[in-house]
Amino acid sequence: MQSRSTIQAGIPAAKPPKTGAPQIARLPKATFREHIAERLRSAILSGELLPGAALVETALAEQFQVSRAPLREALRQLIEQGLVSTVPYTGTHVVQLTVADVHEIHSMRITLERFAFEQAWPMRDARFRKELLRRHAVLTEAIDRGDDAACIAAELELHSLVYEACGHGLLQRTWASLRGRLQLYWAAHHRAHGSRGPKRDSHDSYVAAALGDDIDTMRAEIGEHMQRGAAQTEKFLRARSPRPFTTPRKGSST
Amino acid sequence: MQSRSTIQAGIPAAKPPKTGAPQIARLPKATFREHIAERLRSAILSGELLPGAALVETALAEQFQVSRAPLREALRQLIEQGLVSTVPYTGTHVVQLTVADVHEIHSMRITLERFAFEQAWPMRDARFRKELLRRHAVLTEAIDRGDDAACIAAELELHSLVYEACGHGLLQRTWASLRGRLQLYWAAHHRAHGSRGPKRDSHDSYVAAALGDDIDTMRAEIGEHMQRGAAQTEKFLRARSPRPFTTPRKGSST
DNA sequence: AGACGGAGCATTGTCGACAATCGACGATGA
DNA sequence: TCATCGTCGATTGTCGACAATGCTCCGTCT
Repeated sequence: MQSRSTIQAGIPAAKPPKTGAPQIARLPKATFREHIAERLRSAILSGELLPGAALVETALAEQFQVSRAPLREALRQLIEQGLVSTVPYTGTHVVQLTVADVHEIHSMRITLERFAFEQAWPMRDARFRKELLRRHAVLTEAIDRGDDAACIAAELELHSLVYEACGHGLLQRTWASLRGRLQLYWAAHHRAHGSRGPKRDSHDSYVAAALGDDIDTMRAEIGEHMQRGAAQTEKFLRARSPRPFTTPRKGSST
Repeated sequence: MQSRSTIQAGIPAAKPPKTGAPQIARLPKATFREHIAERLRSAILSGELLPGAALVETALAEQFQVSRAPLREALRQLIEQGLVSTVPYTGTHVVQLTVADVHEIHSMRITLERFAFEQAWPMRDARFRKELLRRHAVLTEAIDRGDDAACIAAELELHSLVYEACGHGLLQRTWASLRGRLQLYWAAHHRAHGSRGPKRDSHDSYVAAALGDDIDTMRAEIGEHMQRGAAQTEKFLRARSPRPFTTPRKGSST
């Protein structure tokens, strides 16, 4: 390829300043597109790229040391996932969730997680219970440490377990998409509001119900659990303009 | 642009042989990518491109009279929507749903449609009722006519109404994705099995419940309605190999 | 005969350049 | 002063060519 070796060597150091790198230095993916999509995605979800931030193809291409072709495909991927929005010939930005979006995310979450528990209910084995407790411990530890970013990640991990356990690929895909938007919102909320702070024991009843025998209790717990989260979201959003963060956007094509 | 006028003139006649053209000759979208994605999508869903069919970029590019760049972006869009799968440096194919996929689609459908009705329940106005009856009439008419393709389209339209009515954008997006796969399966099923035939009165109780006052009846009806469909799917699939249609696929990215 | 290896081909991945479009800014006129 | 229009810069859309990879098929060796 034209200058492949140079490029490949350049990638790992492309954005060194503030990448919360995944511990192991994974080899670059087979294609630039995959690699870039992953990097961009994590940059957006971590808040390195703020909601509303402009994503200029030429700038990003230079940053990643690739041409615009694979970069555009990576962007298309993120657009389809709902993390980025673009309007032809004009510009590409990180999405800004509206209040309505956040409400939709919440209600959808309740529905999906109940469904996930129904599917997973008979499949909860020793491994499931152990892993649930482990992730809960990780979350608790992050809360004690006061590490908000870790809290968000840990809470998402905890809730993700059911989806992994239920063995429902389509549901897992759907959750992955929802999870992305949720993470986007939590990060923004945290930035604007300070500690989004789940209380230290806010997941105790959730875990207890998940380990219990009554699925109706679990269903109820999911509703209440989300409601607790939604309540403080609500309070926070009411105090602000209809558009939650930074500047408004005009129109978006998917 | 290089040869734009030639290209634009070429598009409308690009694939004349068997396109079930949308009645009105819409102007080409602003970008080739959009236009191509739409065309490809409808070609896949209509069965013009069969599950497992190879999608060769150069061939498609020539067919659409465009370069590979916009074509690849359109493909990326379809890949992200789960209609197409690709493996780097090797090939791109229309997805082939497995039995497990079909089961997942069914269970997800029940969950989503119940949720949609819960959201839409208080919002069912005169317009909703009228439109519901209209779409039901369209379906019934298609059944009487024995037009199987129209049946599939009409049934999807009928079920889509709740999603449109509930005003839940995220849910509607999710349904759109699910609907695509469902349509893919129905078309394949119909091709392989002959008439997938919904009985003429199979939606009577569905419509009645949707117009009624008791949402629990509706919830039950959704379960039963889908079960009726799933039962005949099951019977059909049991008689075949674990892989439902044509040839198996190796591995899929995304 | 069967297994192994290499060459060729088909296909996708990437690049750099050019064209089309949009939005903002400033000039011009009333 | 204000409204209108044209120009210009910034950004995305598209193109054609070339590189890299994976698969297949054929020849060769055992």
